[in-house]
Amino acid sequence: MISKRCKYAIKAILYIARHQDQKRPIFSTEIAEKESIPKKFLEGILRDLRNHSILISQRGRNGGYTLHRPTSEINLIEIIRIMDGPIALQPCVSLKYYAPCEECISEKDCVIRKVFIQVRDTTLDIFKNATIERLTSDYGEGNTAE
Amino acid sequence: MISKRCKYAIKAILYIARHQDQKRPIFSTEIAEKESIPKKFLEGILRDLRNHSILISQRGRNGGYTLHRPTSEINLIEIIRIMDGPIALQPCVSLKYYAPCEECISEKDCVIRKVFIQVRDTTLDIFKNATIERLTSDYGEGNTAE
DNA sequence: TAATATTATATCAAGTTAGTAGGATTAATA
DNA sequence: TATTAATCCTACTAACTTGATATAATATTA
Ligand code: FES
Ligand code: FES
Repeated sequence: MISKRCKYAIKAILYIARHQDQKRPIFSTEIAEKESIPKKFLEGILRDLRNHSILISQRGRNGGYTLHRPTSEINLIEIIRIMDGPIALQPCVSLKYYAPCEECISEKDCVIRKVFIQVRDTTLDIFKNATIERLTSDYGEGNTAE
Repeated sequence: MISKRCKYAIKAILYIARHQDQKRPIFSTEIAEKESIPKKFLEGILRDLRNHSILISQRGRNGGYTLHRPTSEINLIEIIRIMDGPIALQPCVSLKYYAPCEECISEKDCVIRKVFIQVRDTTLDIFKNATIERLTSDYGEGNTAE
């Protein structure tokens, strides 16, 4: 399961993306209220996203948050990895957080590893295409034809 | 990530499957030693699998565990669901453990839900084909052609 | 300089995970 | 029938994770 922290992050980024045309930073207070996210909890999340170059923060009076990159260059893979860590279901098949499986003797002979590699690849493929741009464009609504 | 409990379950079932030709129940002690699983911890897992009709247990002196069904009728979906619960990454897209998303107002208008449905479907498809029969048959080794 | 925003650190309750302990129950066999 | 050897059951624990809250410091600007 995706954590609430991660889901809040996605919703916050989507909110900022939808309101970035206003050419001003968005307050954490505004996001917290509109998206029903506990304010202090959200602040930590936004700081984390800034530390990973997803957001830019502006301190002081008229401060707030803006996107660090175009919406087409932020996807769900990156957000999930920042907030929840590995997407893979086994340590040994994680690309960004690899660790050997303690319970398995040999990766080469492991019969279940192949299955988890398949799951990882299809999952990453879907999340890679899920950019903030596509998520906000309503493009996915129904099929293209008909 | 898949829990250790779940991984132990998979390994235990695979072990029983590989040794079931001996026409005798397999002891938990044997599985624990050969697969390096803490014995008492394993006992709880095996009991759980029995309660969910994956294994049959025989009590008393020459007791032990056997598979409740042919290996072709046990797949990773079922095992993971028993041990770890939902496979889906959001409550609202889980088939067996559905719950509404607290953070989302409307499932219909939720832009990220569609993505998680895709992930769920491809993941379930892969795990459904990962039966104990196929995992033990070395069939997945390399490609069929070439 | 006052107001308002982010930043930072510490803390906390509840839940989950991975295991351990100790014994009760059941069944074969000597 | 007593012993042995297996599963079964309940309770407990330490460490970690999750979802938050509290308090105060720092930066910007009107
Ligand atoms: S080596 Fe990672 S699942 Fe076996
Ligand atoms: S309704 Fe479940 S992800 Fe939005």
